[in-house]
Amino acid sequence: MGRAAGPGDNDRVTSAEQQQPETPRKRTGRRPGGADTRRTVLEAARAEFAARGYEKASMRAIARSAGVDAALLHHYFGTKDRLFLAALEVPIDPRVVVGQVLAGDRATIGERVAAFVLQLWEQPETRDRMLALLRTAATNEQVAQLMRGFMTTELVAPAAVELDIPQAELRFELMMSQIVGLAMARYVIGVEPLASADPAGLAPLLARTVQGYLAEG
Amino acid sequence: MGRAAGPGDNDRVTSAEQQQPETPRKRTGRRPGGADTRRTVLEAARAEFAARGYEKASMRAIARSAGVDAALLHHYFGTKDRLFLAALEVPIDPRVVVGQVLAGDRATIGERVAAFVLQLWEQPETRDRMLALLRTAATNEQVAQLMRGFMTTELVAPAAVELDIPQAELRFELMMSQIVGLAMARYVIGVEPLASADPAGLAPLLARTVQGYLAEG
DNA sequence: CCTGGAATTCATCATGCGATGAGTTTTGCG
DNA sequence: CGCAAAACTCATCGCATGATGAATTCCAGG
Repeated sequence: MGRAAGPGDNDRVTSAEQQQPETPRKRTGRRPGGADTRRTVLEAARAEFAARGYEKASMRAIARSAGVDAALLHHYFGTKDRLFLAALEVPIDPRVVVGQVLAGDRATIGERVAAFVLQLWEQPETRDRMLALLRTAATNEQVAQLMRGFMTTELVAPAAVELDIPQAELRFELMMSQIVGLAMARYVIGVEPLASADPAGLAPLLARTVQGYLAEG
Repeated sequence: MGRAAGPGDNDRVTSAEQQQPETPRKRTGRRPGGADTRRTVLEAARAEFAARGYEKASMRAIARSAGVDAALLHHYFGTKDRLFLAALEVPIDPRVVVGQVLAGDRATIGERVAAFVLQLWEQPETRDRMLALLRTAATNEQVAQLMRGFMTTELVAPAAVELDIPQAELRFELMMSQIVGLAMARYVIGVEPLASADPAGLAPLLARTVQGYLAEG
């Protein structure tokens, strides 16, 4: 099962190769011009982690994709772990969002949640972060635990406060499991026609399922 | 993110260590007594692949767990790929099962599918095979492709024939995505209370969702 | 009983990985 | 201007992995 045509086999070459063979070009030392290398590295890392998961995304590959030596990643981030965490760092506070989306007419809660989630997964940065998490959690207990903790304290707990239904935690988690499964089927496994389906077409079907879990006892 | 306390960190020691330091014990060569070593190896492999996924399950670890030298696995199966496939080989014909479960009263199709699926995942051998596939497909495009093909030709296509609803493929795949997501949340991420929930308690909630996808236009 | 083949292990190779430390070049502060 | 710190690369280490080939031991057919 060697690498043959993996996901993310896009030969990403970001910022390298703007050097003519004219000047002999010293290779080592600080670069002129304050390029935001750190940001470039983080973007390359995010893409690589999303496409291959933590273990298969090598420091060397990330470095190459960022047009940089691998040792530089260690210079900036120390270890691969810390680069991973830095690449996945998410700016928003999920508790707030959960509150906003769940609050409101209970008869249309399915529509609102479905629309919000589908739109989230359409944004490339968010999608990459979530794909990296999902792909990694599948075989890395440490990251699975991270995800479990995040879900429980940042999503389930606030949601259970907002919802006033029996088995709120279980039902909300079943709803989340549908989201996770949709992501797996659509983006990881890529089964058709689901993988290419228009989000707008998915929305009502997903909405009905969410509605079943979060309302209508 | 080194190995710290991964899933499947059970220190499996299957058949090794029944040798006293009494006799000097020659270590090489064929063993006396026709033990079914091949079967032992396959079981160890299945457990390891299920717990860690293809790439993290090392030949050496599988061999150790089977109480055998790693070279023996190559003797029997050639490559790691082929051992993986041999360990996952499934005896039943899914097309038949799909037909049986889907046929019948359309008003209770959700119950039947939910019951069948939940029972499938309760059987350890089936669960191990599916977990190995799922964990591996997350980061291995080759296996993802295998799974995609299997789903399409063995599950979706037969199901679409049986069901006479619009968007049959899409709806059936959404149903499957709920199954996959449930497995991820329950067995891989292990979020509570879902992970420890009684299958009997899950059944009606899952049934309702399935019913929504496969019936009730 | 003898012999060929199957079962099993040992020693070893090449490869890719994360990490480290030393060296070089540029920036920016005083 | 001078110089310390930051940015950046090179060479290299140690480790784990999948794979291979030779060597050893046992079983079964003649």
